[in-house]
Amino acid sequence: MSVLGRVLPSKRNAPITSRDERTSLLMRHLIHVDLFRDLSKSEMERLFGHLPMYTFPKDTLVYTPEDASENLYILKMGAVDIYRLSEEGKRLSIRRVFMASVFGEMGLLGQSMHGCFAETVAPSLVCVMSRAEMENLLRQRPDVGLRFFKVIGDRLKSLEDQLARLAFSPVRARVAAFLLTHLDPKSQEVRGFTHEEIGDSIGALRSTVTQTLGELARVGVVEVKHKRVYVRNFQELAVLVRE
Amino acid sequence: MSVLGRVLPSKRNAPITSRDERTSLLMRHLIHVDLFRDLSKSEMERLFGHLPMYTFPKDTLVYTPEDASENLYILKMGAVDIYRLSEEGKRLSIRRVFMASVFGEMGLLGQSMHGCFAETVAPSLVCVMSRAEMENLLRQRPDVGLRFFKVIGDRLKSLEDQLARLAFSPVRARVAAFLLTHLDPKSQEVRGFTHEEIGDSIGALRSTVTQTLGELARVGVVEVKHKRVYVRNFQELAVLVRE
DNA sequence: TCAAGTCTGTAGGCTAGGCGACATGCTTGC
DNA sequence: GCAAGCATGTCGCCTAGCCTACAGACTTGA
Repeated sequence: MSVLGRVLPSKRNAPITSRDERTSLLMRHLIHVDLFRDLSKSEMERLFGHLPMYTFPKDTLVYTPEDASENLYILKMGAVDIYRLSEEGKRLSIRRVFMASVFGEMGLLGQSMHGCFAETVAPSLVCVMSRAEMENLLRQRPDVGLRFFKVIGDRLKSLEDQLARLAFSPVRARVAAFLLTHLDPKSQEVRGFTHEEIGDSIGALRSTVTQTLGELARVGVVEVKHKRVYVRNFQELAVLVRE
Repeated sequence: MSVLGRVLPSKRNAPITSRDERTSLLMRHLIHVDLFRDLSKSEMERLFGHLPMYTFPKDTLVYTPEDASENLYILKMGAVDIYRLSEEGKRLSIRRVFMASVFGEMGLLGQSMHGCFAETVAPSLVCVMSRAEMENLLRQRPDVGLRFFKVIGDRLKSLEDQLARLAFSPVRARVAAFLLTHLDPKSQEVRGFTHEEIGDSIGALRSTVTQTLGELARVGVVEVKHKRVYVRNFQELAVLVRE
């Protein structure tokens, strides 16, 4: 837990624990964590009431590969990017975690963080559960375990999809897939990602992403704004994915 | 379960169930399945004694993506390749499962087979457990669940490794990594893979793999024989992986 | 032991996309 | 409202590795 809140070079100062903030209001967030759906409100109170909670500013490391922590992190608010760095420092984003979801499950599975960094991409509120506590919960409540299997199953599926696309599909298809999976159904747009971040997450160069988005825009499939992509032709995009 | 034992085009005939073969000898295989380490012999007898068991010849499909089966397959003997096919029919091997291991866990996790084929690469003996049975076991024995988490954790780690290498590393490094992870420590060799299979599993063309192995051989790092690669310089190979 | 089938070696053309470089456009904090 | 700092657009070069194609080597079954 030593690196909790480690600050990135040239970033603002570290977060602070806020144990007193643990009000029913914050508790309410847990209700939306699918993993704990089977638990009653009072059970949650009992299980999570005492857990340490941390607030992190944007662009702060929550854990690093060196971090041997075996924790489960429950993201109550904000967003976190899980990524690896190559030898030469290139980034590969494995996934982005949003509120009411968990991360760091690898620690729980006895895998350490196996090369992954977790970094906030927005101010975040994180609850930390130790491996021992989680194991305990899983022993008492196997139904929570079954939900957990579902969560990890999703990760597996998503990873296999990414792997297959990286192996088979050209950048254009990978960009299309990225847009579809990160599309906000209400606003019909993809927000919060720079071209560089898209590139990091599909294994492509920033300039190539810009180029590709430009092409898609020229064909009328999308409209590109600053840090924002509006999807105009859902159908065609779905076709491009299969390329 | 309808496709169990579906035969590949131009392959030998389908496998047959052999319910009577369920002797203590075959039961003995289960002891080596790490997943069930916590179960006593008598518990295994009770839990698995009645499970259907199938023998498959080489090159036979155990399941396909269309197969909606939600089973856990316990590989008692033989070897199975788990792979996907791209739109154009190119193969990507996700992993190879050997005896005393399980596959098809995605079905259990409620993911269907999400695009994966499972095909024997050697005559195999497979035991099938339904999702309901496995769920039941997990509810009764949370410790088995914890072992299962470990198994799935390994899958996650391996997939992330593969993803990162595919994104960052050139073919040479991926070949090196493949050799190291499939190296038989005793014989110092990698057996049972054609160059094509290696290519399918690292996302490269067969001829490129041959070419690369040739280079490695020229430098004295490996020695290439028919369907067999002897590793001569373990050290150097480990260095090449990090490229 | 031979023949068919599979696996391996090798070579040339070709292109997606990496890489670097620079210019312009947002946007945010002071 | 300005300036610094990101984010985006665009260009040209260049190489890894795809693709095709063919020839030689090994292995296996009849």
